[in-house]
This record gives sequence, C-alpha cells and structure tokens, in this order.
Amino acid sequence: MESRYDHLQAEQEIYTLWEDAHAFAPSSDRAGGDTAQKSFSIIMPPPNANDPLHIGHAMFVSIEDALTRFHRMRGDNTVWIPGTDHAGIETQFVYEKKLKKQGKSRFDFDRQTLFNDIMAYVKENSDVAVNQIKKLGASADWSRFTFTLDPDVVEFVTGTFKRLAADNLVYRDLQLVNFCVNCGTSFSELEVNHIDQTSSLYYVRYRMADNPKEYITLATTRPEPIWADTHLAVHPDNKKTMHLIGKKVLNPLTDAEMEIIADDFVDPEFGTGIVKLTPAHDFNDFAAAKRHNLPIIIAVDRRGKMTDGAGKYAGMSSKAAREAVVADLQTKTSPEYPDGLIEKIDTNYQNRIGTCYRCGRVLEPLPLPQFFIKVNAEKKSLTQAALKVLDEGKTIVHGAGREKILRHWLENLQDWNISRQIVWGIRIPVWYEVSGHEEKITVSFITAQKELKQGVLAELLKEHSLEEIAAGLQQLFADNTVPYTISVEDPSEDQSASTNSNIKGAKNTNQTTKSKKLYLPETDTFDTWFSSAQWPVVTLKTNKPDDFSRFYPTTVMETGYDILPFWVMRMMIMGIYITGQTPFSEVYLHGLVRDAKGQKMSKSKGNVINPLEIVEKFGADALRMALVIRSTPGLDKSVGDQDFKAMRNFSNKIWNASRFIALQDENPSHEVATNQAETSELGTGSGDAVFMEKLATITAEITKNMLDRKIGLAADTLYNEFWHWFCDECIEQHKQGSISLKVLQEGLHAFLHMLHPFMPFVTEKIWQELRATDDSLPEQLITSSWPEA
RNA sequence: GAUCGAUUAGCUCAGUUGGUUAGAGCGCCACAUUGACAUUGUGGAGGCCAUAGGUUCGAGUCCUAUAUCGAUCACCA
Repeated sequence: MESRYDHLQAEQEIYTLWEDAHAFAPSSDRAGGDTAQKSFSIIMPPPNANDPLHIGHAMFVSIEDALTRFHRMRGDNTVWIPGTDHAGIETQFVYEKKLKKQGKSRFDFDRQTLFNDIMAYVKENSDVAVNQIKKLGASADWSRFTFTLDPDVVEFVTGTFKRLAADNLVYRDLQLVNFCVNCGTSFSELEVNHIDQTSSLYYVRYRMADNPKEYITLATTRPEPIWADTHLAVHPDNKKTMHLIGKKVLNPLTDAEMEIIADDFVDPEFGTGIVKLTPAHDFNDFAAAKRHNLPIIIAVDRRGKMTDGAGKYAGMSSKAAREAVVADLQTKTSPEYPDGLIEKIDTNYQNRIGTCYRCGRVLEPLPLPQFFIKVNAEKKSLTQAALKVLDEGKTIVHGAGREKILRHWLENLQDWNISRQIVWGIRIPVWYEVSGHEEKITVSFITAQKELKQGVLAELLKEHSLEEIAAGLQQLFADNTVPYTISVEDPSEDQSASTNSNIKGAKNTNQTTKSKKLYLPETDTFDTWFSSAQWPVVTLKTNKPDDFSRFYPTTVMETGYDILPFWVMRMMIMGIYITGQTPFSEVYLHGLVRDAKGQKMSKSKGNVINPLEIVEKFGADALRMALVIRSTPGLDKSVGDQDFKAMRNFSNKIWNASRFIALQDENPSHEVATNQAETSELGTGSGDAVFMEKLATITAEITKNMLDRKIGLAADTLYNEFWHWFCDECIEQHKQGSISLKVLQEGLHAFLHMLHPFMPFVTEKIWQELRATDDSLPEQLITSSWPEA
C-alpha cells in the first residue's frame, strides 16, 4: 500500500468494480435471492434531466447512499431507484432562452415540432446528471433508471388522470389562476412567489349617478382595468357606508352606471371602506362576483395587454395603460373636483405581490378554464387521507418540526391547478368537440407555409381546413362550455387498434389524420408535479414485475425541505389515492447547503460550490462525509473547503491506519510483534477484552443511530471513535504491546464496514488491498455483512 | 398577524430516553517528529449552553414567558 491514498485513481476503479459485480441490484434480483427478507427501498428525487450537478444533489446522494449501503450490508433486500425529471417549465424556459439567442421564439413552432426539438435537446444532455451522480459513488440501481417522459410513465400518468376524472376528482372550470405573461403559462398557488414591494395606492373619485357633483372615494393599486369594472362593494354592517348599498355611481372612465353591493369580504377599516370589483383580475373580487353573479369582464389578456374593450387603451401594457388612465382621470375635472378624479396618490404603499418563481415578473390573475384536482372532496378527501396516514404514524417525518408544516399545508390546500400552457410535458389527454363550438375555440397554428395564424376557429376555418389547423396546432383555448372527451387519441378516429399502443413519449400527440376531424386536442400539459407526485408508484410499477409488491410502500423518501409542499405532500396525496397506502414510511428532509459562513449560496455572491471540483480535489468520500457529518434533518448545513480538507485528511487517516495494520501482518519480525499480547488468544488479554467491549458498544451505538436516522451523529461518532480512540489510543497501545494484532484487525474490519456507507471508495479500496493477502475475506465490502454488536 | 425553527468555544455546528469534569472541525498557542499517517503526534488556551422564571435529587436537554435571527403562510382594494 502506498503511503498516501490516491482518490483520483481509486474512485474510478472501485465504481467499475461494483458495477461489474452488479452490487447495486437488490438481493432478490440475484440468483437465489431470498424474496422473503425485509426490504429497504428509496426512490431518488429525480434531478432535472439536463441540469448539471449542484451541491444539493451531492447532499441527497450522500444521505441516501449512506442509508442504502447501510441497509444493504444489514442484509435487507435493498434498492435505490434513480431517474431524471423532464422538469416542464424549467426546461422549456432554458430552451426558450436558447431559441432567443438564435433569434427565434416558441411562437415559431407548432407544438409537436417544439416538443420534439426540446426532447432532442434534453436527450443530448441527460447523461450529464447521471454520470455526475455516479462520480459521487451512488450505489443506485441503474438498471431501473426511469425518465419522467418514458412511454410507460406517460401511460401511467395519463391513466391516473382518467381515473381521477372517473371518480369526479378532476374537473375543468373557469377559475382565476396566476398567469405569467412572460412564461405564457398559469401556475398553482404553491408556485407563486409573494414578495414585498412598494407601490402606489391611487385614491379615485366615483361620482354619484343621481348627482355627479357628489362623489365617494376609494383606493386601488390597479387603476388600469377600471373601464371594465361594473360594481363597487362595501361591508353590509359598516355604518359609515351602509347607506351606499344599492346606490349607483358613474364609472370614472366610461361614465357607465355601477351599482354598489354589499359583501362581508370588504374590510371596513381599510382605506375608505369601499372597494371596486374587478372580478377578472383579483381573487377576492372573482369570488365575490361568483357569489353575486356579476359579469366577469377580461381587461388584460394573456400577453399582458389591455383587451379590445379598453377602447383607446387597447393593446397597451398594464404599465402604460396605468399611466394613461391616471393621466386621463386627473384631467377629468369639474368645479367640484378641480384636480380631477384622482384625489391623491400614496406612492409609498407597502404591499405583497405574486411573482413568477421562474422569471420573477409580476403574475397576472386571469380567468382561464383549467383542469383542477379536487383535493378535499367530501367523500374522497385526498388531503384528509394524507393527514390520516400522519396521524396513524404510517408516515413519520424526520426534520425539525416540519411535520407540522406539512399538516398545515394539508389542512389548507386548495384545489390543484394541473394545467400548464407549455409544450414540454405530458399532454393532458383531452379532446374538444369542434362542431357547433367553432366560435368558442381560439387557436394558434403554423400553416403549411410556416406562417403563424391565430384567432377564433370559426374565422380561421374560412381559409384553412381543420386538418391544416390540427397539423400545425400551437395552442388552443376552448371556452368552459365546450364539451370534451378524455382520451389520449383522437376520439373521432377508429379505435380498433389496441388502446394504448400509440402512446410513445415524444409522439403521443397531434397525430395528423385522414378522416374528417370532429375534435381538436387540448394543448396544455400537466404540471410537472402531477407526474412527480406519482413517482414512487410509477417507478415501481414500470420496472421489474415484482417491484411494486416488494418495495411499496418505500422505506424512506429523502429530499430537501424546500420541496415539502410541492413534492412530498403531493406524493402522499397521489400515492394514497392510487394505491390506498402511503408511498413511504419515513420522510427524511435535509436542509439547504450553505457556505462556510452560513450564507446561502448564489451565483451573484460567487460562493457556489461545484461538487465535481471537490470530488476532483479532495475525493468523493471527503465531500460526502463533510456534507453528512453532524448534519441534522430539517436544518441547514454549512460547509467550506476547510471541511472538505478535514475529511480528506480523515480518509487518509483511515488509509494509513489500515496500512499500518496490514504491515504488521506482513511483517511479523517487526519489533512490536514481539510483545506479550501477541501470543494470547483473540480477545482474552485484558487490553483485548476492554477493546472488544468498547468496540461492541460503538457498533451498537452506530447501528442504533443509523436505524434512528441520526446519520449525522453516526458519522460524527465514527470520526471520533476511529481517529481518537482506535488510532490514537488502540494502535499506540498495540505498539506498547497491550493490545494484540488480532483484535486490532477485528476492530479495523468493523470500522471499515461502518465507515463504508459514508466513505465508500476509500473503505472498499482498503478492503481490496486487505483481501489481496487474505482471501478468506468477503469479496467486496459493499455486499458484506454489517458487524454484529 | 399566524405558524414553525434556531440561539452552545473566535467561526461553522454536534450533543441520542434529563445523569459525572459540555464535544468536533476550522482557527489560535507551545512542543515533538526519520518506521502507519506532516493530509501527523502530544499538550494547551477558549463556553454563566440567548435572558428570566418553573418542574426535578439533578436541566444544554422538559415547561412558560421575553428578546434576537431565520423560514413559511395569510394578508385589505
């Protein structure tokens, strides 16, 4: 053995050794595997398919691999299933940036072409993440690798949608949703980023209809859609304003009459106690409008421009329209209000506003017909079922009080908008009936001459055939009233062929047809989380035939606490819905990885750690150990070069202690071999007995910590006991002659086993070295047995 | 406003069901070192465990309140 451990050389060699031995496969897959044994399973959180590795990936690999290796050594039928995620909006966003550099945009393509292009792009990059995860030493079973757009995954996910629809747990409705005019899609409530900002609060005068010389004043942050407002509201019990109920005022812009209604959502204390209702663009107003059956007039379109009804403001952006509207109101004067209809502007008004988590722009609440999952149906409440699983302890959460946060989410969850107006994803398997509804469907499509056309279908059909439109279809919006059929294939076509034979990932949509079309397809795709939510079920149902019965519910779901509501909660909801059982017995939530000073990592701060550089410089073992040691579920972990260096030194310490012991064995003439203890039987000398007893205590402690998922503590204990007890005390005592070589070897073997889950490369490399002179040892450390306490 | 965390050495953090003199890494000081390891060894300095109460034979650990920091949710035009 060399005097220094060379991680660069060893890591490559050792990983290949494991792969060649199929060491990552569950024992039930191997010949003679006992399927009756206890199983242990982890589903890897699938990284974005074309995302390069970041430190968060290294964190989950370190923890999940430690657990996987521990249970594998314990003799459990162990599997860790890897995969990658198509990451709908993220990936499309990245791809669109790329298009922009080429002077193009998503509007230059029909949806099928764009989908195929993105697929090719992702395929090109998708091996990157996988190979990087391998460099970290992940003992995941790559033969079970799954991609979220694999044909069988798509089939499964669309199947779940059909089942939800059959159970009346999915519906299409016109609802106000958060829409990003830049990204061109709506989001669910979870994806909205609320940020504090300073904005202007405009106090606008509304003239009384019966006497325009009198007016009332109310405050608004959004004057630009005033032209579309038809009603004001006051609180029914507010003494100051109750006399206004039923009265009429004039719209400041259009002079149309507006009625003042009563609704108790109005806060009498805020502003003047009077609020204007803009049902199409405010969540409270939308709800009020539904209660009072008010018209919903859309003032802002999906591009963020004023709609045609805005007259002179039509086509203006919100910001430009706001300035124009305010200017116009200020010039609308009379003797009673010489400064116009704006009483004052508070430019230092603090409020919170919803922004796009992806691009950061202000989201526009828009009424759109979308598909929703009913999460709290009376008879089949998905959220209640998840809460029950928590109550019964069938899923336990490790992570600093985060179970309470999960419960809070489950108790307050709203129906889940799963429609996304993007191409990159699984198309919602729905077709809209065209005949008789041409006026209620708007489409955009690319003509055979590569021209973009958009408009109401009825108009477009005058110049284009439905076949042409279908072939070049880019996006379709159907009114809430248009009937639809849930089906992957065009329901108007002959379906004599076996139903699902054509669902093949990339080409699952928009088949061009020969026969007369009666339907056009939905162009929206599922929220990525809708498929992710089914991940533990999907990965086990689409791989080996017995996987589901063997490994479901999975043992541990390990992921970052930041995606607790997005992913963990939804996996519980969907997993329980599909299978009737929780998808995982335990949730282990790791924290954010921060820099050495405890600062959040960000590109702008320049403190981002690239895990591959650390692997190169200090070794994967050092990186893993630094991330795991003394880490606590649910709390953030800070690391820096000093930590990686310390753990690199530790791996070298392990190497050298092993080397010393190996040298004693090879070299019995060495002076220390002449000591007395050497001649005694294993563990019978007094020093030996103390040693063995302490070793047993440590082993029991580590084992318990691992089972209790206190892996940060287990790693810390191992570090201290190995270095400061085994090396500093025991090896020195051996040199003094009070501990025999035999027990020292025994101790080394135990430590190598226990260190292996954390530092797999150096321990396996040493094992192979030891085995070179002692072939009675098990062939590989990775598949050998965890020491008995 | 509500909820959930955190507060321990100069810095970053562990501390298992309450149980002797509270630990690690990094940093600091002194010394050592040709035979496992300088990616080292030995020794050392450094802590009212945020504050105030309480429970207990005993509290860093359990309870209550306060303060500070952080996260999340709700926010009203």
